[in-house]
Amino acid sequence: MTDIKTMVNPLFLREEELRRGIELLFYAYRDFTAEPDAMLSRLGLGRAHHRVIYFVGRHPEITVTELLRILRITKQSLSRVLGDLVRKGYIVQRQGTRDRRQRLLELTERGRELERQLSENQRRRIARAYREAGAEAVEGFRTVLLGIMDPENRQLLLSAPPERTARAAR
Amino acid sequence: MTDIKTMVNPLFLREEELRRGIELLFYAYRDFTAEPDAMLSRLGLGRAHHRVIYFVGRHPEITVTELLRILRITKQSLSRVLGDLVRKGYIVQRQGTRDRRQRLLELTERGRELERQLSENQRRRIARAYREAGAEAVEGFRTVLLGIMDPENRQLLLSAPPERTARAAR
DNA sequence: ATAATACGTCAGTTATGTTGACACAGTCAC
DNA sequence: GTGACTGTGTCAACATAACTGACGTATTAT
Repeated sequence: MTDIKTMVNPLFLREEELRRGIELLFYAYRDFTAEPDAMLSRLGLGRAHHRVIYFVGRHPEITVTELLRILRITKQSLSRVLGDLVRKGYIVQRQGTRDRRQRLLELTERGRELERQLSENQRRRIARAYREAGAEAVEGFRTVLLGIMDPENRQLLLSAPPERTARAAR
Repeated sequence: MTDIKTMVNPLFLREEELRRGIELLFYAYRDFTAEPDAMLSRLGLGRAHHRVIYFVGRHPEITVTELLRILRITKQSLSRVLGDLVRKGYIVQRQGTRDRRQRLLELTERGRELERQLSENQRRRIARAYREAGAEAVEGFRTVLLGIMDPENRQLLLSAPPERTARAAR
């Protein structure tokens, strides 16, 4: 019988490697969201508001349905958060012209300013990480994260320019 | 005056690049947690339970304080979740020998089985992404995620073997 | 002996999500 | 044009996972 202690076990190494990946994602995400969360709570807002502000800023004229598809929450959940943001003057809605049932969402100047402040820390983090890691590592980072996503969502991020991305999801 | 339309703006490209990073993290995390969440809800558990099960499995004999430091939640929040898991027989606590105030946490056989099931999908995702991306990309992925984390948390993941990691955090 | 730590618990609150039901306006297919 | 479907909003009730603040007990450290 082989001595189990001295045996190199590729399955174990593989498992350890995958677990490190799981943890890395957890810790990075935890630290990535901590600062914006703290800023938001001072304004009486939460992470959910940040997500809406972010994606409306990213996809101007996005519709409610498109936003729901990105966030993967119910319209009732979105409604509360979106209502807060409209009431506080961060977002405006106007009727769609192509389809008048749609409400096209856009940041106000005030909304853009908040978005800038909230994402600044996150952009700084990523910028620092990219700079320290180098271009090749950045490419690997992107490739692996895309690989972790559901396959059907990948194209949207790869090809389409950001303003059209959400729309193309239909 | 320079024609703004034909000018290549490195600041804009940089911003676009960073935003892609932010989104990639959001989408990957969203898809990464979706399946375990669905499994958990069938058992009357939530993502918070998964995190506890995961880290207790990862760091056997972890103490409550150490777990709190990883999760970054209050002990009152942890208490409810941990209580559920103990009551349902997924986790056992015993008194520490070195310090009898401590409660050392460990998965039961049942807990290990649940952990395995929950993380299976996540490990498969990461394994697939790693395989498709290649070793170099994996290295880049890890480097960038470490760079995104708060600097003071990096060592813990780099050097220490997993069972000691949490303990060393003190 | 006193202070600090590890853990637990009670009570109340907030943020963010869920289901289900219903309404209305506008678009599409026939 | 009528009927079906779609986009949006809203009401109500509920679940989960976090929070703050206060207090208690056992144990360890100074």
